[in-house]
Amino acid sequence: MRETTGGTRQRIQAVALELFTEHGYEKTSLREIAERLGVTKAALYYHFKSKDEIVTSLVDDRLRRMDELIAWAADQPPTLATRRALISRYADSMFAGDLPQVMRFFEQNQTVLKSLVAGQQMRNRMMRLAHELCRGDESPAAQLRAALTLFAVHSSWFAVRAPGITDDERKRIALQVADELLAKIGENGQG
Amino acid sequence: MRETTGGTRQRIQAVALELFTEHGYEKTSLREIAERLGVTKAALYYHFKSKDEIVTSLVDDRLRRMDELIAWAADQPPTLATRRALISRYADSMFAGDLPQVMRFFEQNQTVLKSLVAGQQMRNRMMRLAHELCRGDESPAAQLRAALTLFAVHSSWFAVRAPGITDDERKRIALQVADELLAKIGENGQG
DNA sequence: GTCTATAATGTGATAGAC
DNA sequence: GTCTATCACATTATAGAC
Repeated sequence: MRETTGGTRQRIQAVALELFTEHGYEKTSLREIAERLGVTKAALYYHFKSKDEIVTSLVDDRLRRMDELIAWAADQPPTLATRRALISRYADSMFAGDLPQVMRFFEQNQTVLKSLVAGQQMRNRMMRLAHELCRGDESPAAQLRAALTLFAVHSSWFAVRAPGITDDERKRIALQVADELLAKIGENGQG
Repeated sequence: MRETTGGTRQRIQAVALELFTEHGYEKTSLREIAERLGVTKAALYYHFKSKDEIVTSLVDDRLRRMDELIAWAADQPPTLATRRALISRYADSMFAGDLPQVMRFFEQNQTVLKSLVAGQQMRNRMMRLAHELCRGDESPAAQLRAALTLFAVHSSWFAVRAPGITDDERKRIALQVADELLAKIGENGQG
């Protein structure tokens, strides 16, 4: 619709994401990306005006979804049911398409991504999401539990080593553990 | 004892760790480290024979402590009491000296550190530690809970935003949440 | 133990032909 | 839409003076 390219832009994104995730953003050079695609660096610069614009293009769609999610949550009452629905929706969007890999890339390159606008935006959205997850209980323990809930969804991809496990099972387990953590938010007594 | 230097080696380590953590390993140049110390790059090469040897020197002491911890755990019975003692000891060593910063550096630069021996070793120790934390219950949920337990200790440093909170309080909260997660390991019925 | 100087290489990015 | 050629610069690392 908007490009006459035969998917070259998408192929660049796919290869870049793979290399960024595998070797890190800084360590992956444009030459490496171009070589793997069988094109030249100049070809890359036709589609993206800089290296970090590739990251931006990768993250943009994810950012939109997170914004929708945060806006939705802000409109709900701060109850356990809302928190559970929020993490469930988040998991749904995490386990779709290549977004898990985008999140893995983001999580394992946080320091470097601090200097990129796209990285700062992702960071900001994660913090706001965590904030929504413990709305009504700003105690330190609640904040920690909220953060762990998000991490549970992310890490179910690599922390769980089981032969033949399906994506749906990973998601189910992540949500099970997340629900237990969320249930403790709002119980203001500690200990 | 082994160096006649007036702590230059230590000063290099301190500045390198700070910059690696702040900007990332790849993005931090030796020139930058040398400049901040008021010496030249060549001076760095007198103390460390390469850039990644600085990382090695930073991680070595941490690796030793983790090895001790893993060996200790392997000698204990696989009970809840052992798991709790293990995470408590881990937290103690985490909250001492500049080790928290080393762990933060490690966690936020994982992808890049994969290509460094020191990084692979740290990764290996973390996995073994997680394994010890769920020994006797290798179910996916248990694996996830064990990983989250470690992350609870690490993330209590940045996930909890509270004015004037002390290190001891952070540790206490991390262990409280960790204990709850560990208590669910070994209950083989899954809700 | 720290310096100057420099080698050798790789990087992101641009200009302009086709 | 992709190419060749090249720029300007930063990088790790080394050699050798002091």
